[in-house]
Amino acid sequence: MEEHSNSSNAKERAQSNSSAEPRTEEAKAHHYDASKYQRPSVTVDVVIMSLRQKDLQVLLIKRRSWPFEGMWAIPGGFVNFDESLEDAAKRELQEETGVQDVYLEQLYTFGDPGRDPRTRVITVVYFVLLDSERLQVRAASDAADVSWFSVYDLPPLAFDHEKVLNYTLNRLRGKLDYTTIAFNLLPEQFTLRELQRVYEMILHKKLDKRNFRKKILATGILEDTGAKKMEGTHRPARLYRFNPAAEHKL
Amino acid sequence: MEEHSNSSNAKERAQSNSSAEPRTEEAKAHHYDASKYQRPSVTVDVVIMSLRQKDLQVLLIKRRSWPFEGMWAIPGGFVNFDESLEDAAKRELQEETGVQDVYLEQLYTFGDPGRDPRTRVITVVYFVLLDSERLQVRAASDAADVSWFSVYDLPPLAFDHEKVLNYTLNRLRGKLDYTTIAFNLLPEQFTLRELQRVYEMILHKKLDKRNFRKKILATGILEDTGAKKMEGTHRPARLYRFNPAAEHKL
DNA sequence: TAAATAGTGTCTATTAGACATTATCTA
DNA sequence: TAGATAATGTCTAATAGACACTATTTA
Repeated sequence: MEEHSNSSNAKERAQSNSSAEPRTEEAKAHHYDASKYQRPSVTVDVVIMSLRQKDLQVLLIKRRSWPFEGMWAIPGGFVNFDESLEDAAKRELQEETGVQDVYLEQLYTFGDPGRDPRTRVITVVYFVLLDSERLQVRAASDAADVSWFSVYDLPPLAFDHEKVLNYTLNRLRGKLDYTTIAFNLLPEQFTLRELQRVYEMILHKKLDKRNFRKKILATGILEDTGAKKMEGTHRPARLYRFNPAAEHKL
Repeated sequence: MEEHSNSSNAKERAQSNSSAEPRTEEAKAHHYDASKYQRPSVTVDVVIMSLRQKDLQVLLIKRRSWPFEGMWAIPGGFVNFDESLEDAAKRELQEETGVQDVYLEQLYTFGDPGRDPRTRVITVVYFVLLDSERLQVRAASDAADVSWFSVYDLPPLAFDHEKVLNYTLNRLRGKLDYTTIAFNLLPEQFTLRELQRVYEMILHKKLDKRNFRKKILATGILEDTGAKKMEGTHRPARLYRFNPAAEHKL
């Protein structure tokens, strides 16, 4: 389980921050010599997940330089000296997507020496769940080297970001039935079918419609908005809203 | 949620490692001025828990200097430049207790600026579960400023180590019924009553004897050693052993 | 034989899962 | 009225929890 700084922003700073790391294997020897005088760098990576095209997707960045040049990576960057870890994660998120006020959770800290060939890096990984509506607003800003991928159909990833994504998925799955974490992937109002799709995408398996609705409605965490969602040539679906007052019931 | 380095070992290095932090509030101003040239310190703290005197206890260290002088704290220290986080945690454990090969799990990383008045510190917290037998071996080595406390009867703690301990307890509770984490607090062979006590201490409530035994035995994770534990003037109890092959059944 | 803890079973309520039909809307 | 998705209930199996007595050992 490894990874490291990789947004364009982070890469720039990697150059200036550590007295210019040479991009050769000699870098390693250099650092070992100086190890007693050096401190590890601390970075924050942010796994940004959302629902796009009825798919659970993650935002990745294409690396433009060594190491892992040309491969896709989880966005991240250095933590400023006087900035909290969570603030650093929010800053990354803002830089990559422009959104704020989202669900943000610390996932795990990866710190094995040697996982980044440039220097010793300790990375605190956070993950973010974005609802699909906010995302549409920013869809246009996607650059060529930033792209969304289905979590179930990933390109080759830099560092061991594949493990980080698996770890994220497992965390999500584990929390699915005793928290309201899934609601963070939906806009304020949603249909039961949409909620079911979120569960199905995270668990990566089909759920029984009747049992799902029965169980969710029994908890009382949803309240009927009275509104209906009409789309296509069929019966419209009720729109529900999450009722935070009943969060404890899940 | 905060904390920081506090073993005697860590404290010594705190002096030499950060160009001698003055023990006054001026320290803060100094660091802010220099913030763009500085990196956070990275420390590892280790919550060491064990069963002692039929109680769930945690190992704490009395601080000998500012900040929080005289208060009790979770042991910890700096991460060496070429040492993994887990190795740093194991080293701390070894220094404090002399034991090795124990259950070790990363808990959470605390990194808010200002939680340590000396400098910016990012602390990765691990927790360790020790079985009671190993502990007895080392009981004699306890120094005056190292002591065990019941997790349900703690002294005033330095930093916000109280929150860290609560966090640890919650993690333990959460994992209790879908992992075999509790077994790490017991020696290789144990009676069902002893196992029940572990669950009761972690959950901090009484469990029904029949239901508990029924449930545990139904999983098949225990195997009867054939041996019995006789103590006191009453019927001896069967000794069981954890069967790792059946771990998935829990 | 008294004291102390080990060891055991039943009944009930709740929950999880399998499963198929009717309702309502638009084109 | 055809096509499409929404909405709904029953039965069964498994699980969780309440609850009290007998078994075995030593002093």
